[in-house]
Amino acid sequence: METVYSDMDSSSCDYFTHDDEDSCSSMHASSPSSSIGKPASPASDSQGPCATDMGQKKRRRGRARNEATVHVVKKNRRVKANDRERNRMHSLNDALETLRTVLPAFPDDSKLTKIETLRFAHNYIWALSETIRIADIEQRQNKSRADASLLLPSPCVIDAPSPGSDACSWSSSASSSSSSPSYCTSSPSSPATHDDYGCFQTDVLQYSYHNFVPGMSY
DNA sequence: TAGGCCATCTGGTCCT
DNA sequence: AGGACCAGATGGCCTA
Repeated sequence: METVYSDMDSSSCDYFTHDDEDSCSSMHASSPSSSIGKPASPASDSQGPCATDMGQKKRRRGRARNEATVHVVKKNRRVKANDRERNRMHSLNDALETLRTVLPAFPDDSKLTKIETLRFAHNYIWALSETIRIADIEQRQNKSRADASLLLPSPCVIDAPSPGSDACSWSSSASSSSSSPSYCTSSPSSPATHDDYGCFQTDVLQYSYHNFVPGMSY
C-alpha cells in the first residue's frame, strides 16, 4: 500500500502524461468506504487537468502538476494516517483483550463485547474493593471480639465466619452502599447472561473470596 | 431481515 | 508540521 503511493510520488513529475484517467476519476478508488457518502474534497483538483483548451492547458500544466503533487502528498499523508489509526485501534483492542484475560471466565464462554468488558471490569474492580473493605471490617470485629473474650470469666465460642455468610453480609451491605457501580439492573445473584455481567458482584465476591481470602485468619 | 458489533476510513482538533 | 486522539460514516458479518 505504502509502496504504491511512494512510487506514485516519485513519478509525480510526469503525472498527467501517464495518469490523466486517474486524475479525472475518483481519487479514492483505493479506499472502499471513502467513495460512499463522503464528499470528494479534491474534486476540484481533478477538473483542472481535464481542461480541453490547449492554451490554458499549457499555462495550467505547471499548476496542475503542483496540484497533482499536492494531491499525491495528501494521499500519502492520508494513507499514513490511516495506517497509524489502524495500529492505534489494534493496540486498543490488544489492551481490551488483555483485560478480558484477567477477568473471571464465565460459563457461557462467548467472548465479551468491548462495552461488556469495560463494564464488567469496572464492576469487578468495585467488587474486589468491597471484598477487601469488608474483610478489613470483619477482621477488626473479630479482633475486638477476641479481645472482649479475654475479659470473660468462662470460655466463649466465637462463630467462625463462613464464606457463604460473608458473601451474604457483603451482599446486604453492598446493597445499602452508596458507592455501588452503575449498570446494575437485575439481581446480583443471578447473572445468567452477558447483559447481567454488570450485576456480577455477588459471584465476583465469592470468586475473589475463595481465591484470596481463605488463607487469612480473621 | 433488522439490529448489534466491529473494522476501517476520514476529517477535525489538539498537542508536541 | 506531523502525530495522537476523537467522533461520524460506512459496509461487512453474525444472530435472533
